[in-house]
Amino acid sequence: MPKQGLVTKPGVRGSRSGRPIMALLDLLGRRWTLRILWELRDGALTSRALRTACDEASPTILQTRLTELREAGFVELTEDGYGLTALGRELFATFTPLNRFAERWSKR
Amino acid sequence: MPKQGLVTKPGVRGSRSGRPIMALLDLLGRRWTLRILWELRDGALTSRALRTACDEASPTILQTRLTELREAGFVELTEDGYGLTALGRELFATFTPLNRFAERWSKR
DNA sequence: CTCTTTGCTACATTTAATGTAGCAACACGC
DNA sequence: GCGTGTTGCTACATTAAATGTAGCAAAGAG
Repeated sequence: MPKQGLVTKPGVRGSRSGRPIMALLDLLGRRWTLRILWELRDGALTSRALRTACDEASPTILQTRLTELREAGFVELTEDGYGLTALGRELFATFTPLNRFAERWSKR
Repeated sequence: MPKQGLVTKPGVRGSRSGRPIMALLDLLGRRWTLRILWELRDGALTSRALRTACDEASPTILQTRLTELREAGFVELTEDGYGLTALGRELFATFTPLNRFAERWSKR
């Protein structure tokens, strides 16, 4: 039984109230999703290179997340490997300040 | 066996390379974490109210996440219920643009 | 044809989340 | 005092997700 809202897009659980932020938070809140977007920030990576960057995460889950991110339009598979789309880079830019915040947070 | 890095703070898996962003992404990447921060944006909620806001997520996992967020210093329990700390509001502010992005994303 | 790398999948094991129930502590009236 | 309700939180069995290891088919290089 699906929780966390009803299905609004293929593979993306979203809010019943039509709040896209819920669908986005759900997608980003899945394990490795944020990390993948983060690791692709400087350019495309092959699936193997991405796996190495993600601390040897299991290929099963990476493949699952990559498929979700591709369906969401954030990631695409090019001849250089997996890379962020224009939309994906836009998304990444919205939480770029997170890096600076993390530095300050770690010093608390 | 813990993956996704070594333990740097209690309950927060982080990067071995001392990159706090990894610890933060790991924490934020756990189910319901982003959602909880989002639901607390307008003020404190009691545990029950938060549960309702989070679409009746199980109290077990909410409690787990709240404990993690409290240890991380983002959430505190006041007499009004659970609320964001100053640090938590700061964190929230860093991904506020996400809301506008989500709106545009849903119209793609 | 061999060797390597790519994207991707199978599958058994382990871990995390869910759903339901309920407890102890505290406040309200009465 | 006694009930009634709410709060924060926990137990525990069931279900879903992630992990770890292995390996396949396709494409390219030599």
